[in-house]
Amino acid sequence: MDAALELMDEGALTMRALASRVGLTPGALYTYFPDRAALVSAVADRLLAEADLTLLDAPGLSPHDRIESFALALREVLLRHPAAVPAILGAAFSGPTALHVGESLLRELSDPRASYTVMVYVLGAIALEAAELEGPPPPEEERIALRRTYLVVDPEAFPLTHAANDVIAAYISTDQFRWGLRRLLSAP
Amino acid sequence: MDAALELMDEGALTMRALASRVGLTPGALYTYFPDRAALVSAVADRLLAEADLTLLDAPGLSPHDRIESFALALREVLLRHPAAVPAILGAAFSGPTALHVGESLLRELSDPRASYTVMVYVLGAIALEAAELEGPPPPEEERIALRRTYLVVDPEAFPLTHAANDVIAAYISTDQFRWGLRRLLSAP
DNA sequence: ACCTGAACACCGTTCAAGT
DNA sequence: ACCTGAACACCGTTCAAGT
Repeated sequence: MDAALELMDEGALTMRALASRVGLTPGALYTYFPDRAALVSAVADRLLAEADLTLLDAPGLSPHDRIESFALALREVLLRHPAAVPAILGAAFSGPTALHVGESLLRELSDPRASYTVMVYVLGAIALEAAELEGPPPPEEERIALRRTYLVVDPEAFPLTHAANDVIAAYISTDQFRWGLRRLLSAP
Repeated sequence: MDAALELMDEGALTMRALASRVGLTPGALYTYFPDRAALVSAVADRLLAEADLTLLDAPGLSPHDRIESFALALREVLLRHPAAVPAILGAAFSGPTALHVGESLLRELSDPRASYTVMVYVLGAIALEAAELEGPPPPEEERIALRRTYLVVDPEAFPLTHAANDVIAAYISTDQFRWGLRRLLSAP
C-alpha cells in the first residue's frame, strides 16, 4: 500500500506498475485486493488515518480549537497526496477511519447537522486545492504567487474578479482555510 | 458533447465509445479535442452553464436569497450527472462559465473570502453527494431511506453516530444542504 | 479541414497451472 | 494461500493516406 500511494503521487497507479514495484506479476495482486477500486479505497482510508486523530480529543482545548487543529492536520496530510483526494471524497463515510472521525466530530458539536457542515467545508476546501495540484505541492507562498499571475482576467468583463485578484490568489492559503472554518464555526 | 455527457452518465465515456456513438472513427475526435481531458473539461463547463446563471442577478431578491436559489439550481443540475462532478471540481476556476459565476458571487458578498467559502461549501456538498451515486439519482426520500438502513453502526463503538442515524441519513437531503448554506451565510 | 484504417503502447482482470 | 504465464477484451493517441 505504501508503493500504491507512491505511484498515486506520481500519477501512475496501475495494477501492472504496482505489481512490478513490489516484485510481483499483475495477477498476484488479486490475492490481496478484489480489484483496483478496493486498493484505492484501502489507500484512502490509510491516508485518512495518517492525520492525528487524537487532536479531536485533545484535553484542555475548546471544541472549536480541537476541530480547527484536526482540520489543519488533515489538510496538510491530504495536500501532500493530492491525487488521492478524490478517493477520500468517495470514501468519506464508508471507511473505518472515517467513522471514527465522524464520531469524534459529533462529540464536539451538539447538532449533527453542524458537524456535517464542517465535514463538507473541510473536504470541499481540500478537494478544490488538490484539484489544481499535479504532484506534491510547492510551498504555499510560491503557489499563491503563481496564481497571482495565472488568474489574470479581463478587467472590463470581470471587474470585481480583477479587483480581488490578490485575495483570490490566496484562496488556497492556510489563512483562507482557517478563516472560512472559523466563520462556519462561529455561526449562531 | 451531448453524447459525451450521456456516456459519462452511463459511466462509460471512452473516446472509442464516443466515436462510435457519433458515427466516427476514434481518431476523428482529435480534430475537435486535443485529448480526452479537454473533452471532459468542455463537458464540465457546459454542464455548469446549464444552471440558471441569471438567478444570481435576480432583481427583488436579497443577496442571500439569490445565492441560495442559484446554489439549489446548481445542485439539482449536477446531481443529475454525478459522474461529471469530479470534472467540475477540477474546472472550478478555469472555465469561462466558472468565471462568470465567480464574478456574480463577488457582487453578492462584500468580502471575497466569504464568497470563496460559499463556493467551497456548495461544491463540497455536491461532491460528497455525487460520490455516492452511480448514475442519475433516485428520489431524495428513497435515498434517505436507503441510507438509514445502509449506515447502521455498532452502538457500543460509535454511540453518537448510532444515535444520530436519522439525521445522518438525511445528510444528502435538500434540507440539510440549505441548512448548512444558511448557517454559513448567517455567520457574523 | 475532416476523416479512415491501422498501428503502438498501454490497461484491468481472469484463470489454468504450478508451489 | 500465493504466485506465474498467458491470454482476453479493452484503452488513448498518433499518423500516413485519402477526400
